[in-house]
Amino acid sequence: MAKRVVDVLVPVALDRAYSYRVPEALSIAAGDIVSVPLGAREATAVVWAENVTPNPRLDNRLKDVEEKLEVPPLRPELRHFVDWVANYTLSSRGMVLRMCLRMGEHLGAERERVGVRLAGRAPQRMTTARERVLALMCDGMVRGKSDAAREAGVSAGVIEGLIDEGTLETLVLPAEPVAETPDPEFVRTDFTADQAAAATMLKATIGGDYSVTLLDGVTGSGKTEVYFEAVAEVIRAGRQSLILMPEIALTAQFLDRFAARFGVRPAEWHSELSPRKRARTWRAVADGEVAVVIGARSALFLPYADLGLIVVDEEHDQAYKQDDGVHYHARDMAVVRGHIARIPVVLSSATPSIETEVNARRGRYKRLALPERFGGQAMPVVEAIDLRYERPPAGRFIAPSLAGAVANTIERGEQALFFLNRRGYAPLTLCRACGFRFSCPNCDAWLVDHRFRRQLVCHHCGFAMPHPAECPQCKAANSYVAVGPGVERLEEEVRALFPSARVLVLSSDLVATVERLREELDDVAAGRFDIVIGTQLVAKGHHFPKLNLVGIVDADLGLNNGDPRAAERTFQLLHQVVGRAGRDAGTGLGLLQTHQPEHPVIRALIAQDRKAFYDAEIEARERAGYPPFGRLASLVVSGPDKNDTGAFARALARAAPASDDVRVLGPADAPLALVRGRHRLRLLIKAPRNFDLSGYLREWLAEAPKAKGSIKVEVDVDPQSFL
DNA sequence: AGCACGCCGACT
DNA sequence: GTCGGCGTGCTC
Repeated sequence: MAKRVVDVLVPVALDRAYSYRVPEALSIAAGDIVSVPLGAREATAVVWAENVTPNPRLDNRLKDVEEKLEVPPLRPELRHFVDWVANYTLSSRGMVLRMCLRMGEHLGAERERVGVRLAGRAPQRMTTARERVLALMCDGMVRGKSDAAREAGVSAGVIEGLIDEGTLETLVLPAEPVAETPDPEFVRTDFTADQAAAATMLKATIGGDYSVTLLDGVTGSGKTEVYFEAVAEVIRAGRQSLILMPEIALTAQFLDRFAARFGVRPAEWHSELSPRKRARTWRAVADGEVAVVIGARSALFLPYADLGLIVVDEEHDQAYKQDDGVHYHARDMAVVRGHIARIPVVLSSATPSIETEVNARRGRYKRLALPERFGGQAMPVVEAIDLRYERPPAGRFIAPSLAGAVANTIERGEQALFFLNRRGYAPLTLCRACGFRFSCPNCDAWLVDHRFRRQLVCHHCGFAMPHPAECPQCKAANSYVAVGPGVERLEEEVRALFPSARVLVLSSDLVATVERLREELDDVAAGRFDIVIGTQLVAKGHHFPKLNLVGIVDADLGLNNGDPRAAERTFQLLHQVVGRAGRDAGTGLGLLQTHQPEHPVIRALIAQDRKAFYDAEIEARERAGYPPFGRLASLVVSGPDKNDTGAFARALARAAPASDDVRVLGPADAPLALVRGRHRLRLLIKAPRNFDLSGYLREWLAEAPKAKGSIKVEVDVDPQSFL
C-alpha cells in the first residue's frame, strides 16, 4: 500500500502547500509542527491537511516528513486565520505562516539551566577569586552558573574549576517561567461611577461570543485600568489575553501599571526580544503557561493555547500598519482573529480612527465612553498662537508668547514640552549664492541636516554625506543656509532663550538603546529636566506628572500634504501630545503655533470639539467614497529603470479586468517617486464598500503580464495613504 | 524567503 | 587562468 501523504505549509514565499509522505513511525495530524526537507535544507513547517489524492506526477519526488516537533499543534483557529490573512492581503500563505513561527530554529529542546551549590569539600589550592566564590556560596543557596560568577565578580572559569575540584556541585535548575501568573485580585482599583460602569459592561462581554467594543476616553480617563478589569475576568476564567500596543519598546510605564494591578509583569512580545527569550515566550504562549501577552502587532500571530480577549490599545495608531512583507493592519486583523476565535475585542483610543468611529456610530461596535479625566482633572486649555500676526524673530521658531509661557512654567518648577515632529537640525539645506538644494542621489527627498552627527542624511534610504566645504554647483564657500527647523535646531534656540534650564532632546535618531531611552523618560518623569524637546517619540504612553505646558512648534506640519488622511492623523497626533499637559497638578496648557487657526483640525483642538471634527471628516470621506465608505487598494510598481518601470505599470493598468464597480487610477508617481534608487509608480484601485477587492486583484494579477527582471509589484489592500 | 546555478569582471 | 558579483528559478 502506498504511504500516507499530507500537505505541509512551509514558511517560505509559497502560496500552496507541498506534499510529503508520512513514515509509518510518525503519528501526524493537521496542525502538527514538523520538520521537513525543502531543497537542500530543513524547514520547520505545519501540516495543513490530509492529502488523499496526491498528484501522480509527483509520485517519485515526494520526500518524507523528517520528524514531528514536541510542541502543541497549531490550532484550527490560527490555521484559519493564516488562510484568511493571506487571502485578504494577497500574500503567500507561507509568508503569513512564517509570522506565526517567528521563534525559528530555536524551537528545539530547551537548553538546561545549570545551577551550582556548595558541596563542602575545600579546594586543594585556594585563590582570592575562589575565596570570593566560597564567601558568596557559603549560604548554601543554589545559583545559576553565570549568576554565581557575576555575583562573586569572577570569571566563569573559576566556577568551572571549583566544580572540577568537587567544591561546588551542579544541578539542573527548573526553567525560569517567562512570566509569573498575574493575580486578578491583587489590587482593587477605585473607580469613578463612569469607570465602574464601563468596567462592568466590558466584563460582561468576557466569556461571550465575538464582539467589538470601542473604549473611548480622553487621555488620563483611565481606559487602561478599565480594560484591565476585562483582562482580570479572562484570567479568572483561566484563558489568555493579548494586549496590543503600537510601540512596545517604549512602554516600560505600562508594564509597571500592569504590575501595580496584577502583582507581576506580563509576558512581552516584540522585535527586540533575544532569540532565546523569543523561543521561550513562544512556547509558553503555546503551552498556555502565559496568561497575558503585551505585544507589538506581530503578537497577533502567536499560537495562543486558549485566547479569550484581544485589546488594541491606541487603536488609531499608524504603527499598527505593517508596510513590508505582508501588508496588514494589526487592528483590523485583530478584529478578524477575534471573529474567527469567537472572542471579544476591545479597541481603546482617545481619538479613534475614522473607520472605528463610523463602526461605533453605526452600532457595529459597542461604544463605552469615559468622558472625564481621572480624579476630576481638567482637560488642558488649548490656544492657538497665530503666526501671521505674532512672528518669531528671523531664523527663530518660537513665538514670544510661547517663550513667555514656558518661562512662567519653569519658574513655577513645572515642566514644558516643545513638540516638533522633525528629526535633525533642518529639513532643507540650500546654497545662498546659487539656490542649489541638497537632495538624495537615491531618493526623491531633501537631505536633512544632522549637525549632531555632522552629516547630511536621507531619511528614506539612510544615505549620508559630510557637509562639503563648498557648494557642489557654484563652488561658493560657506554659502549654506539651513531652512526650517528640526529638533536639533530648536534645541539651540531653547538653550539661548532659557540658559539655566535643564533641557533634554528626545528623537529616535538620538536614542542609543531602548534601555537608555527608558532611563531618560524616567528622568523626565522624576523632574530632572525642565524642558523636553521631542518628536513623535514623546507622544506615546508616558506620564510626566510635572509637565504642564505643551508647545506645538508647527501645528500645520503634516496638514497640507494633500493626503485625505492628513487631517485625521494631525488631529490624533496633536490631541495626544497636548493631552500630555497637566495630568497631575493644576490645569495644563497647550499652545499651537499655526498659520491657519481657522483650519478644522486646529479649531477642533482648541474648542475641544471632537464631535464636530469627526462629523466633518466622516462626511468628507462619504462624499469622496473613501474608506470606510468605499474600499481602496494600491499597487506600487518599482524598478531601477524609469522607462521600463513606467511601461510595465501602464501594461499592468491596461490588464485590469473590466468592472462597473471598480475604478483604476494611475499609474502616477508614488508619494516617494524614487527610493533607494528604485523608481516607484502607483496604481490606486477604488471599489464600493462590499466589493471583494482581494478577489478582483487576484484575478487581475493572474491574468496580467508578469513582472520580469528587477521590477516588483507590491500589493497593499487598505493602504493608509490615499494619495 | 533561502539557496543553487549560471554567466561576465578584477585578482592571487 | 580562478574568485565572486548578484540575476533567475526552484523548493513536494
